[in-house]
Amino acid sequence: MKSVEEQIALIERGTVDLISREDLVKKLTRSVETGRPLTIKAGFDPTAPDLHLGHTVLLQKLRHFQILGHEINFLIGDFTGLIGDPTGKSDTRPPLTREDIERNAETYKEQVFKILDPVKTKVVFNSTWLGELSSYEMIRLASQLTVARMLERDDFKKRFESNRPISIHEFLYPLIQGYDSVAMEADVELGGTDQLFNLLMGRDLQRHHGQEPQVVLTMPLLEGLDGVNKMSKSLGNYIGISEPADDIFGKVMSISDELMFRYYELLSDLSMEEINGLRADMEAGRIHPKTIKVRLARELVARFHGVEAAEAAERNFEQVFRNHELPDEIPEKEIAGAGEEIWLPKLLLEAGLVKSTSDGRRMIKQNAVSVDGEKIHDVNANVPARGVLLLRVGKRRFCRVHFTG
RNA sequence: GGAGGGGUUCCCGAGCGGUCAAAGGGAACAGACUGUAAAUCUGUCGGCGAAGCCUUCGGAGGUUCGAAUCCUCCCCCCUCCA
Repeated sequence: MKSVEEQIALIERGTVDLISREDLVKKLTRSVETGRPLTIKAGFDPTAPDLHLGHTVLLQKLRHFQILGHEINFLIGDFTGLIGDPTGKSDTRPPLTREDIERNAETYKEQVFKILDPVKTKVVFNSTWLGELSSYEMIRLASQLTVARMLERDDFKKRFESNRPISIHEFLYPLIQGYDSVAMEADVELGGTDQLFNLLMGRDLQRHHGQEPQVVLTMPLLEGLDGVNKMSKSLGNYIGISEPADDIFGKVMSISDELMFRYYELLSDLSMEEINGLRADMEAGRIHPKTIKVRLARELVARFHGVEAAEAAERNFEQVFRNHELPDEIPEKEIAGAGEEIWLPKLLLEAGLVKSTSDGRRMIKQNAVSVDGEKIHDVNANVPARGVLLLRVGKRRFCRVHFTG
């Protein structure tokens, strides 16, 4: 087991809040002395089965704890999912059905184990203990906190002040999340910065129950591809971990140089020393930024699709974008009705490269279309409808059409 | 329950009888420049084999030579009062 100092260094990497460092030192010291790993808790609402890199920031931190030999408890909030977490939502979120939750939980696990070691990860469901809580115990639990304390939370306060509804059950959410920590006897709980309030609740309740309060650790919300907004599905600036290898590679390559180091810090398995080394080399002109970005893209693709896929994606990328060559794999399309000639915009439409003939005309006007490697500039162009044609629109849309019949 | 303000093309948002396929911004796409960087610049951004035609401005009717714009009914959002 590593020394306390070494462990702290890895744990602190990329974090926003660490409450408190002293508590963590105390717990780690004891752990090193007794050889007993810490119980690490991270809770997930089973609402978002499609994970993107933003979600993996937290998973990456869990992985750090795993590497250090601590016990990861991946808590699936099947019970709390029935309530609906109001965090970050201006309106009350509709509760999920039991079936939704079970299906989502399964999808969650599949994706999460691309990062975490399944053997060393304990998956727990909070319905295990919450389902058995009597209403008497529930109310007693609720007596340990005040409304004023609840209203400290920003989104509650805002809604209260603007006279928007807050259901009573929403107050129970942080309470229940805190109780999870009691039930699990968590030493450390991780969450996004938006979870800070709920995480601190765990400390309060643990004290009430005579336990040593958990260390609270929050991770930042990862910036999306635009480098400005949080990565989120609704903004469309995300990299989904289930996306094809080529797409992940391409998207990583499209981020700015500055953002690239942010991604390194929060997502890469490289140590901070290595990352800072790369940055220094780049600033001194010893290494090209692109090389560093390719390294990152390769690492991330390999994580979700394996090393081979990563190499293939890199090859593809270099071919298409640097050398302006064709990718290894080009979608094929059979088009019935071979004849004399076919109007190019129509052909592009049938090949699925444009969304209408108008769109096709536009692309031609913008010098984006080539047939068998030759640029076409005339929107009225006809091409022979025989044999095989290689169509290209823009830099990245390809199709090889075969005429049949 | 009472009073008022809205719903416009992917999003935000102007337009309030013809000059409107509808300003402006964002996103997106293409081109230039590149490292597919980012940034920047330029252009495109409903459909149709097209200098013309067709379908759009919450829904359904109506007024008018002509409606996103005016009227009627309906649906949905929001604000204030109770």
